Amino acid sequence: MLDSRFDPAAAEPRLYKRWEQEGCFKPSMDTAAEPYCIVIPPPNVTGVLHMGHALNHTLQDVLVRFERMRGKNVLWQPGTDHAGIATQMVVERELAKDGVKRTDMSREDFTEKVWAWKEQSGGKILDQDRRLGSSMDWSRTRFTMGRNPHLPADTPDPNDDVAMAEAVRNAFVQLYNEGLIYRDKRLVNWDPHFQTAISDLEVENRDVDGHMWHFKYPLEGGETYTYVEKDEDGNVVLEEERDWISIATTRPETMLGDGAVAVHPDDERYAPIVGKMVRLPLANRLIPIIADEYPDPEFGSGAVKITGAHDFNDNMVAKRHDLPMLRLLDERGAMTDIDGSVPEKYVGMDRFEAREAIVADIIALGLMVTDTDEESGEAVPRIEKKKIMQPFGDRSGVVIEPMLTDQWFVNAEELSKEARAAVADGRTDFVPDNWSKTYFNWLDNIEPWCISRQLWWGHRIPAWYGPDGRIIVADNEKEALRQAEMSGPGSWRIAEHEEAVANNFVDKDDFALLARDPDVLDTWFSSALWPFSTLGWPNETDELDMFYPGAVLVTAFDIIFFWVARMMMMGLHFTGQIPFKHVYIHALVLDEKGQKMSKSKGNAMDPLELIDEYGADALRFTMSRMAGMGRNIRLSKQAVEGNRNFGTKLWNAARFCQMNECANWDGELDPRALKQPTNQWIVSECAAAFKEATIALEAYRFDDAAGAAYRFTWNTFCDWYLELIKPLLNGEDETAKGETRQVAGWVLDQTLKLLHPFMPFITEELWEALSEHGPQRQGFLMLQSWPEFDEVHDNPAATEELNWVTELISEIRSARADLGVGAGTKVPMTLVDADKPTRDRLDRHKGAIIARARLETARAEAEAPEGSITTVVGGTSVALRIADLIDAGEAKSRLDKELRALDKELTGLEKKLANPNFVAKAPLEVVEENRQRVVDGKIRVEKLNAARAGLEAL
RNA sequence: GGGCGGUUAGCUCAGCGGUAGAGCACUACGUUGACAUCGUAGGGGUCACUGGUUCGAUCCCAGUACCGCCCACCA
Repeated sequence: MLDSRFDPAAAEPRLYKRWEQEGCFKPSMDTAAEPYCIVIPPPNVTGVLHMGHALNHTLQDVLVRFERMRGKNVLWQPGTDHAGIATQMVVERELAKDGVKRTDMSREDFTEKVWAWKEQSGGKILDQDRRLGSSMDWSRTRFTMGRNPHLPADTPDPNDDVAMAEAVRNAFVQLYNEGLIYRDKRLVNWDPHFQTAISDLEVENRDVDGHMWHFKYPLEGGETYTYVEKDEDGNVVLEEERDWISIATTRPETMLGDGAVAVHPDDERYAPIVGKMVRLPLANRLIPIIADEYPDPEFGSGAVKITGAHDFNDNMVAKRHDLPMLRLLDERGAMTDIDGSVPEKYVGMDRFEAREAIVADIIALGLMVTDTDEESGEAVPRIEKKKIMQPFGDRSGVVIEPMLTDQWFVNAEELSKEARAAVADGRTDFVPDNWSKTYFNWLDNIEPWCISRQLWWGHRIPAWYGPDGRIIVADNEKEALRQAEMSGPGSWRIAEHEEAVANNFVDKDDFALLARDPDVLDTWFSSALWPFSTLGWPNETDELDMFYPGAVLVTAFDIIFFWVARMMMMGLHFTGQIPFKHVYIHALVLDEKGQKMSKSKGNAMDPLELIDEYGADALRFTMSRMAGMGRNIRLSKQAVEGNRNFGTKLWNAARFCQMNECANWDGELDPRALKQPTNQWIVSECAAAFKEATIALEAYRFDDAAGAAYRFTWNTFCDWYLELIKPLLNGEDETAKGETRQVAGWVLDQTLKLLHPFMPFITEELWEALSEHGPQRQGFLMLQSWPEFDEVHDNPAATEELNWVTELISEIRSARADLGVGAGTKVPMTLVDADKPTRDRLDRHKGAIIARARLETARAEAEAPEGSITTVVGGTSVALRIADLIDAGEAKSRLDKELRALDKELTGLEKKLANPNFVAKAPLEVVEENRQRVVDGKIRVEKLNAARAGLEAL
């Protein structure tokens, strides 16, 4: 006998272990079954399971379990991402606890530490996934960095059976040889904290409080001009002789690198001085005033200082006008005189320190534009407070500097063409479809992708430099040397010291040998290869053959650019095929107040805590039911609790079946052989629920699928069916009893299957617990087949009949409650003037109706007994003789209330039907439906009036 | 500045050209042997606003307001 409740804490780990041990999660490599593959978005190896993962993994597991039951050969590919910056940060923090800095150690030593950390503390999330019930094939777990090089050669590495690192090198070399990867000196986003370039996507623009300073740049040679400012109507509002030009800046410290002052060519104010020179204060250089379309005459003074090396806009202007691009900052964001433009006093100052110093010096020189203070009449420097957009590193949180450096780039524009086409022509589609707009929008404006990072943790770029400036890209050192020798004079050796390498900040003349590029690749470069690198690419493996392309990618919208688009690019480029057929974009998980969960806000819910408290099934089912097409999910504990209760309901339904010998069925169920309408009906309803859930899952409507399963289980199976069959089970008719037991057992089994993808643990536990009662319950539930239903299971007549029964019972209950007839009071009920089929129905379901509606008697007569009130169910008048049980006045007022409501409804309907346009243009069935409603309503009015008259007579 | 989305019951959200739905919360009644992690019933909504299309609009179209999110180079 089942316990009175399910114990998730005990059952879940036990069941999971058994599934895993029995190899339930592994696909077959030798089958004709249709393959179905989902690759997991690899979580950061540093990560722990948070709500976002819980949702993401739940949805994938629902799909995977569903398709597995449908007979597909399923691979759910797990793994983790090495997460360059994030992991380096974590390990650096660990080291800092012991007072050790990364820079105190060698690169080799540091990466060894990272590997050691990864082996020990990394990848926790994969263990946590087991708690959730994720049915991934753990034997194929991959890591984007591949094998740990610090393991002894004879030690197997779980990630060693495919060459993840080889895939990355291979991809890089191929793209380089095709000209799609190149080295270039460009303005990139520089993170002064991590001292590395980052991609545009890793920059977060935030609105912050800033200032705008107005400087005077003096014209050279004592030149003057008449500055005239007009208002909108062309009236002169200011006219004065000036020997300076006003520029406005939010970043005063960059002025030292100015290459020009730009004004709009149509700006009449500055027309007289275009082409003249100004003497740049503090730097004491001469720079020209140039005309360019970029400055907006309406903004600031209309004149813009151009700092080509430290601003993306200015950089474009500088390129157009061939202006010098002078670097002012070093890799830490401190002033440096690398290009001879920074006076000694500022060298070494941090950028923010330098800002203050420069502003102070400009004020001291009297080169700040001033305004007159209205109260004191004194001149005050013009410093406006202003909201400005400032770029921050999404990992470091420090202000990003645009920096002119040598980096590696991917020609994303070229690769994006096919990626765009594949979605445009439907080879891959987004679900919901509107995300494809976002995707296109980004691809259409794509910039070169900076893939080099000045970090130590990551895939080292397979490029070597010679002292003559040559670049050799090769799969390995040996190959690099071979290429060097083939192409140039002398013999070559690999440089032993990285310090001699050609990097952005090192003089190239230091080259003595062939030196490897010290940089590593952007983490997303290897992630972009994930759908096929995990399957063994570039080798031609059976796995690749069988499981690529994947069926669907399940992810949140925040990584469409980072990851989805790049997988599309790389997948199409390297395999010629799309990496997945569908991209299902799910919501983000928010807290109850609709805020993004984060540790810093303290509103993060821990999925593991919820699992501890309510069980994994409850959490999974909650996630599934809430996974609509919307953009976010607001999760509350209450919701999880409610779904835990649903599990309990299911558990008790099974318990009831077991207690009533309703779990002991075996063999096949032939719906056509059933005699009892109640049984025919539940089979039909069960089939309908499966169809609804199946269609919904095929369309990634997890909420609809889970909802259909929920409603069937609770509202149909438990609330109605199990209640309706109780009289049957207690009755004398052994044939009916036997049939009912069979059907109840069958429906229970189907329910377990239906719910299994969502609630794998409780369903598996019940399946196992009930296995002693039915020989069909062999093996794991998770390996059973998803039932297919056809017309044989549909039974419209039984459905109609049971709808009548349930409606009748509900109607009577409702009337009783309204009239204050307590549940303990049995009431006589009469079907008034019912036809033969209806009388037969009453006979067939008499026991159930009496029991469920708490009746004294249920019979059919020609007329309503005195003291009855009447209601109508399915065209039949139902009279409840309750006059002596209730307050007649109360009953009358209830009837009156109903009559008023009916009257209102009928008036509306008649008005509608009187409209010739409605009758002419509305679909026939709609008109008919309305007519029928009027007819029914009128009959009902009559009966209610009769009942009222009966009450009057009392 | 561009783009996307939202506004429906107290809360969280479905829905969608033809009588407004669910879950939770609330109210009343109920412990009838599967289940109080429960059952039965009930109250509660000008479907943001303004126009338009339509026989008919919560739904389609246009605009307005407010709220989110993403992208963007206004010094």
